[in-house]
Amino acid sequence: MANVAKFNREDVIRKAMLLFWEKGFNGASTRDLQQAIDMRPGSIYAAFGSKEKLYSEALECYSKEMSDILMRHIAEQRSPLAGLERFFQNVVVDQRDSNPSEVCMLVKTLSEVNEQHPDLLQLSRELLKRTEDRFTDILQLALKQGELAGHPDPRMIAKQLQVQMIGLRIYMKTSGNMASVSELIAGLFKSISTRSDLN
Amino acid sequence: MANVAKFNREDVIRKAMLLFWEKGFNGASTRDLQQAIDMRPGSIYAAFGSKEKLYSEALECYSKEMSDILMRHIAEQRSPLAGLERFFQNVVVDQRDSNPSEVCMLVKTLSEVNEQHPDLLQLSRELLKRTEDRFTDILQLALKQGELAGHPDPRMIAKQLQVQMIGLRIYMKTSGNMASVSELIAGLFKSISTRSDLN
DNA sequence: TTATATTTTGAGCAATTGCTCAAAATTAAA
DNA sequence: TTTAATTTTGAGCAATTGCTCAAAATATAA
Repeated sequence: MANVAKFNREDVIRKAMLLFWEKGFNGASTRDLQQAIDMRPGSIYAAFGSKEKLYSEALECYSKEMSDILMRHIAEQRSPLAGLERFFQNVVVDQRDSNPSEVCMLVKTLSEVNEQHPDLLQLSRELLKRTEDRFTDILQLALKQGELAGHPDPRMIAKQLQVQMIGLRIYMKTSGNMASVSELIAGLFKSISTRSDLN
Repeated sequence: MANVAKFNREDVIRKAMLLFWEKGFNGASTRDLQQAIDMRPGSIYAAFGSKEKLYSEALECYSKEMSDILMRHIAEQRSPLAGLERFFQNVVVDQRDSNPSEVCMLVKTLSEVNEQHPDLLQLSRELLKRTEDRFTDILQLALKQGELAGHPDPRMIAKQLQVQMIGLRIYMKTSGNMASVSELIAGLFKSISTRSDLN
């Protein structure tokens, strides 16, 4: 008898995620939401409790999708570092028009939300931390394969990549200059790689 | 006749800036604003026209203050690059608690605002571009003084610094780890400098 | 002073906000 | 079927939003 709900929960959360990503937490009204996910207020609040809780689920959905994209690139590319670089190019440059916003949704949340919604702050922090940890794992792999130049510390390079990913996406929105940004990404990976044939 | 206004315009704009920086465009209500600048709605709208226009003036105020801080550090330090590094450390790490938000106000605007407020989007883009140009000028100076390692292109390094400044401030808010972020900044400047005694 | 121009005030409007809840519709169990 | 449990609906509430405007207060000019 459990879960006789008519609506597809995952589907609804994803649609909510796309709206929140585009308009932000304050910018997306509950009416916008109702239209986007095609549900009436009563059902929404019965299923999710509050706008904030639905936003939380949307954040996790976003984070999982980004993680899947990262892992797909790692699997498809010939090496961990090449996979990371393709991931950067893909997210920052290629997807720029097809996404609801050029800015990372976790960053948007962190930037918009204050102490009135501590759960959202904490969650976006945690999800960003998870991304950094994933970067670290991949760089550890790259280290083992001798891909990292200099005296490499995977945990420190992961931090650098995190800073770059955040900065590059916003810079992309600022400048709109795809060529420059591609060049910045290429330069970044050249600087941490032993290989000289990158790009 | 002209300008018999009682209130101090600059003072009011600065107070509005601090509020908007903290709460964002949507997050700061007109009542919050009235309280923060101690003016009644009629006066506010007579003097500034709309919430959006006041926000514009607040953005310019923010940008000017940041620019002043940058130039002060350049003047106080022994070299352009040392001044830039002190500016980064100061803004990203030292000021982290005293500011209304850890995130750059221009970035917050760019991240929150959409096409419903095209003027704000364009203005924050322009002000960010101005910062990049200022970085370029300083790096040009550093180049002349032989401070830049490798085959330096000031315009490209300025873009890198812009990306880093944006990313680092948000990363600071994410991690709260001042030591790591300081290390990241030190590493960044070490990588573009010819000197080995940085920090 | 008196008259005129300017500025400030704040009650309050129309629209929008997040959300509730009784009633209707639908489903599952007997 | 009938009955009971569950889900969906949408009118609408109380609070808040950005903003207006006539009236009051204040400043300047004559």
